[in-house]
Amino acid sequence: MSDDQNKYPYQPNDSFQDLNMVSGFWGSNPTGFDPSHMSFTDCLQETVDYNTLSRAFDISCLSSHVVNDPANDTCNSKKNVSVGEEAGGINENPLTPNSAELSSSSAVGGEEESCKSNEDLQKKVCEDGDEKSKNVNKPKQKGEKKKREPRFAFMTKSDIDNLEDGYRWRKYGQKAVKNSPFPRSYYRCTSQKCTVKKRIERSFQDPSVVITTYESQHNHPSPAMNRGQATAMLAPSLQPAIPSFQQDYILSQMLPTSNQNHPNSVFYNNVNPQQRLQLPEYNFMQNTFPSFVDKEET
DNA sequence: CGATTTTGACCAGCGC
DNA sequence: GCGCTGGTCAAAATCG
Repeated sequence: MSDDQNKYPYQPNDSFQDLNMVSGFWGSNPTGFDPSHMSFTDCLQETVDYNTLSRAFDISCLSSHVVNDPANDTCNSKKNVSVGEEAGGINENPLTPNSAELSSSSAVGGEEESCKSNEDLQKKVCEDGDEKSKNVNKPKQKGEKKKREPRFAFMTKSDIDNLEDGYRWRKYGQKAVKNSPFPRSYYRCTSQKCTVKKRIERSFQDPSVVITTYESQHNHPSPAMNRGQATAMLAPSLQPAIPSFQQDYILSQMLPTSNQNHPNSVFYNNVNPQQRLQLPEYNFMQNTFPSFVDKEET
């Protein structure tokens, strides 16, 4: 990899020609999928594979299990790297259950970035007083590197930068990106105590492609109840755990294919039929994607 | 008038 | 140490 490639993951040589949807991990994952050495086309083929996709959305954690995240230990020694380098593998277990416990630990890791010292903390009126006051009680050890929450990134062909995903976001920053004429926007979930962030940028190589990166997981239901109702009606326990764009995937199986007006239809309608066939069918009765669960249990 | 966006400043991490 | 870059803060502006 060249130096530029290390600094910026999306290179002119990467093929977007056939790209309709790409999803993938920044960081290693249990499936062994590692996009760091792959072209985007390869990523597409790999990530549309359902087992990877389902892990990305934490399908296996739809139950309310509370699991301590072993990555909290392994992550402390990780190198703080750019997105492209992260793909080489940092989190041993980047996808953890959606739970209050996770949320709490997430806040410690995520908010360290904004509360850089005790002095700052005393000066600053933090938005999430409860979460950040915890940081005061748990000052960062000397030499301790800040953790980075598990991330999930995907690309979508869309004219709209900020794709509707059912959650409410507040923009808190925008930065010019090296090697790209398009700025990167930073958003934070507006829900109190929710530490989820997302970044949105356009590919400089193909301006029609929007790159969205989610960090951490929501600890609350999507406020878009009108769109979540169909899912909640059939599988209430899914509501808090599944990103609404995945709900949209579920919804896409319920809705007639002729329904082109669904806000996030771009995610699915832009996937070519062959790739779409690789997507699994959701088992509403069991709240699971059977192929994934079966593979896990065997 | 509260919520949200804009935008320049600031800071941490990293490479040289 | 210095410069570069990504990420965040926070005051001001704008929106509904």
